Amino acid sequence: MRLGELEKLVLNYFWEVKMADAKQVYAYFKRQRGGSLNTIQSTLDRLYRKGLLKRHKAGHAFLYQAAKPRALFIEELIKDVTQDFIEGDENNLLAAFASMSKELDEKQFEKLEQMIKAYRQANEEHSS
Amino acid sequence: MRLGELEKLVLNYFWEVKMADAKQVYAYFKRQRGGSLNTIQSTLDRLYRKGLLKRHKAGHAFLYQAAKPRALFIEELIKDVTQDFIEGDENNLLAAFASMSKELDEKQFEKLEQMIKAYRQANEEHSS
DNA sequence: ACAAATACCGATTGACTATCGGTTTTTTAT
DNA sequence: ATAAAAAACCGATAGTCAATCGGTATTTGT
Repeated sequence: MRLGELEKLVLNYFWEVKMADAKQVYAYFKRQRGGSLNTIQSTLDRLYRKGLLKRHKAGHAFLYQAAKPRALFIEELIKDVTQDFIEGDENNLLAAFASMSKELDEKQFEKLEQMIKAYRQANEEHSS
Repeated sequence: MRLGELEKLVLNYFWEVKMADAKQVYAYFKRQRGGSLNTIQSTLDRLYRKGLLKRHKAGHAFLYQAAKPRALFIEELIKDVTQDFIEGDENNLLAAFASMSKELDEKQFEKLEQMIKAYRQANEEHSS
């Protein structure tokens, strides 16, 4: 799934501003990049059709909002872009992680270990 | 950086087959998807210009090879696709981890912890 | 120097984002 | 209920980029 520049900006906007109609989005982007209301509208519609925004009629206008939390979106994005290069075993994912870890510092390692702990507990399968 | 279907296939090919010229690549893809030698050549050239393949003249033809190991490439891919949605630095990696952790099992968690341990030791700064 | 192999150039097609004018539909106020 | 206003919807255009391949220019080995 390809995302254009404006689409990315608008998505980020909706993780800040939980809910807005086209006019509000337009008001926000008008100063920082110009463009017309129609451009915003068609971008909102495109994001809606891609399943990245939800919407419902409220009064005259559609009210849009992010369809999924940012973290989930990023997760799917990573999976999407990655899947063509990872066959079967997830060890490659681990390898990818390993090569990222060059930039981690001690504090981040600790955070990571805590995450591992948290995931373990969440998925714990008790046999007792 | 956008990658087309054929480009992805060819990249994967070069992580299997360390080195090949256009003709060899063409021979490989001819059965599995048809197309002409020229198509392969221009794809190789595009990947070369994108910095994803290296090449050098050997006899009459260019010999191509992957410019970076797969894990590094995947890492950069993730960073690239992710950066427009992540402000600040550290959250980046944590988000990447979060995206993976759902598919990891206990065995892989252990592997991951070992990796962390290994990196810690490798980068240990002794003050004594 | 010549012939074959290969690289290089250019054109075309197809997808898709950004952009916006114009028309239709919906809503609200009178 | 009707008119005016607001918004959605439609369609067209431009720009980018991958895929494709024919044709031409180079390069190389004999």
